[in-house]
Amino acid sequence: MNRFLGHMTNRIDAKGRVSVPAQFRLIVQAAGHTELYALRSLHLPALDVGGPELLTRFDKTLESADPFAETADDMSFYLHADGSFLKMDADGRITVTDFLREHTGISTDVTFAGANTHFQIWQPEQFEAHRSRVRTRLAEKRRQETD
Amino acid sequence: MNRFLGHMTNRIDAKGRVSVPAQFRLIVQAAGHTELYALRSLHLPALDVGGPELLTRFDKTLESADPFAETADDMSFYLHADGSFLKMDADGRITVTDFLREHTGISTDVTFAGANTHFQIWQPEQFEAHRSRVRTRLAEKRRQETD
DNA sequence: TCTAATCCCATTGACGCCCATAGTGCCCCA
DNA sequence: TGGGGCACTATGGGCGTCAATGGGATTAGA
Repeated sequence: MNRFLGHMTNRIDAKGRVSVPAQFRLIVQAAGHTELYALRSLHLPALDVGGPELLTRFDKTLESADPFAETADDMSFYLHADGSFLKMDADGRITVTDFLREHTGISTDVTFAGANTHFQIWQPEQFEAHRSRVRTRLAEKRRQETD
Repeated sequence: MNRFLGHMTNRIDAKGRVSVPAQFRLIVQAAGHTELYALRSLHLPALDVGGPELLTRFDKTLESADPFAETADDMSFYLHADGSFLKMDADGRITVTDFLREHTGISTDVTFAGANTHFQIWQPEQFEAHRSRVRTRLAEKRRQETD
């Protein structure tokens, strides 16, 4: 199964490293990568992460999708300046840099959340909060529709 | 027979495993799958479960939705981050993870309930309670209509 | 030279894979 | 028609493998 799915929380060790869940790691490695590309989400305190090909994919998505994007330069700046590569070591761990911590609020634990074609990195409580907000919104919407 | 029908309760063993009812298992295996896709129901303390094609089906409806709507993001998050694959072992058992327990309240026994195109996983007492609530509601409705 | 990143190895606990057994229903044959 | 045996399900458990984590040693960079 080659989709990023489900979520799990791992601990950051004394050296600031955290294991990428094997499930997710395998998908990236199967594509022949040992690096991850991480991008700060625009709307959420989370990072969108995937293999390096994610960069080009996001490039395309933004071009075609966002009617308010001002220029190609802006998009390129966003993708490159607000993104970062994360090297995985031999054991499949990444070091949690300030780049990650600042945007997410991560301190001691990291939640990895699947998003089909890529995955996200969250501070566990933030993830939980977002999860329940999403559930509430969807339940509400459903209730309106069935009325 | 390719519909999920009826309900039955199985015990969780010391290693946290539970047999998926053969009836249900056969349907999934006939479609060539050894994995299940589970999703936490929005309005019930139960999980909706089916073969991986269940996710594919949901994904398709997502694709056709408006990509700018917040609902699309919410749905994607709900389907992928709040969903999970459950691996069946050679004997057709799944391990009951915290992912299942938290949402359903399952501890020692699991009730599997058919729902036509998929099935549900319940904590037995919750299932029973829900069942009688549904019966009451239906009876009530019928009474109103015949008045 | 000192700090930080990288490589390598150890531990432990969980999970997958395998086989065993008891209970039950079904079929077939006497 | 009734009994024996076959087939299969649910359940229990042994054991090896692997993932997550911790930490020492070595290298690179400031």
